[in-house]
Amino acid sequence: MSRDTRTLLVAAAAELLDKGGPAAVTLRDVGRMAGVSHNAPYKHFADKEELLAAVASRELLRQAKTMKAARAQKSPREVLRVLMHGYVRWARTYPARFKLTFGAWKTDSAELGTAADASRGALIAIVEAAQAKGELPKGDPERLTSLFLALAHGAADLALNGHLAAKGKGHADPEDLLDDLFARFAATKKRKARTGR
Amino acid sequence: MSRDTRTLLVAAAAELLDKGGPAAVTLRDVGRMAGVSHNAPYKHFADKEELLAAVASRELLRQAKTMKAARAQKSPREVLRVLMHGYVRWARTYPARFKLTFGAWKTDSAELGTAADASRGALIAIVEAAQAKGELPKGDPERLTSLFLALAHGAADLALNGHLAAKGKGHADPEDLLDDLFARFAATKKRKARTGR
DNA sequence: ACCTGAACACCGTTCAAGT
DNA sequence: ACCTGAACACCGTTCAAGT
Repeated sequence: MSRDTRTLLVAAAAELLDKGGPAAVTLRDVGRMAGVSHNAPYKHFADKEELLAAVASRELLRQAKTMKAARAQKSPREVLRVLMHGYVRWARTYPARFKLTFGAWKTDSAELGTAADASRGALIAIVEAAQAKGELPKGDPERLTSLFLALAHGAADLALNGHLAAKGKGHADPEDLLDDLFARFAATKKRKARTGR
Repeated sequence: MSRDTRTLLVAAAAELLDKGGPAAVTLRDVGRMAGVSHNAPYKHFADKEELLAAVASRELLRQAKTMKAARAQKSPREVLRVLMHGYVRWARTYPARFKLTFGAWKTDSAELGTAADASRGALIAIVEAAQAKGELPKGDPERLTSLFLALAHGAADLALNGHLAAKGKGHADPEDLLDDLFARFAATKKRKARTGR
């Protein structure tokens, strides 16, 4: 019962967020949508921010699940590329969730931290696999992962605010920028192969 | 007089933002700090969001000024690198302003858009200069600029939320990631120089 | 352990009125 | 043209009380 109400509250908050942005997420509407009173949330969360943190954690956990589910098949590098594109797609489909998830948190929610670490960990494993196959250059895999992640994140955020393409010519989409970075690594790989011969 | 009040209101909002985050920016405190009543802002801005948009515009205009002031001296590539590091530094020094500036705006403020375009335009000019000197590879300068900007932006944002370095070992700072990208372009340049010989 | 209804302090916004 | 004070609707949070 209690678990159920908690889940309903989180789902309601996410739905309100998608429909009307952060301002639309009021505890009164969340309660109404979950079929409880406007301050029932206080029996499950310390305050509003903790409820929002639960929404963010849900997003990050789903993300981690997607990352882990992506088996490093033939080409780990291609898997990484698809995952990064998926990250951008998620941000563009649910901009409010994206903004919330990476917003400023007063609470140092352990739940939030571990969820983020889980998805980054899965990503690092794929980068390591790509390095092992020679598809990406050697070096600290954690740092290389951060490079891809930071670009995907920044490109998505700037695109969301219209700060990326000047006239919307569409020649600098987040996906394009990601592929540019991947191409840059391919160029280096070729060089190494040539000098090695 | 009116200009003065307007400027005072914007400055007060920025100060409150720095001190206590977005929640601390109430029209009542803004007015109090500017020495006017709590609804005097409505004589200068349509609503609270427009006041916040003015704060964001001020930040972007200052940014544009910095970008333009950076003369492309000996090495435009180095100038670009310093500017990108400065961008990250700005984000880390004034995280609340950074978050606000690139937050979700309902208003399609023309002021905001042109301010952002101005700083990006100055950056593009530097990238073009670097390309002309052979310090960066050829290609759409707007797109190449976006690549650097997106990485700087994403790295700064992730760092602000603690999503970058796992254990704070400091080996994946935004500055490091930016330099990694710059190094990647250097590697390619070398290759071109060698094959060209 | 979970929930409710009333109440409190606070906030954005509006309005009538002043200069 | 700019500002003020009162008022309104709304929100997060608390509390006493119920099961």
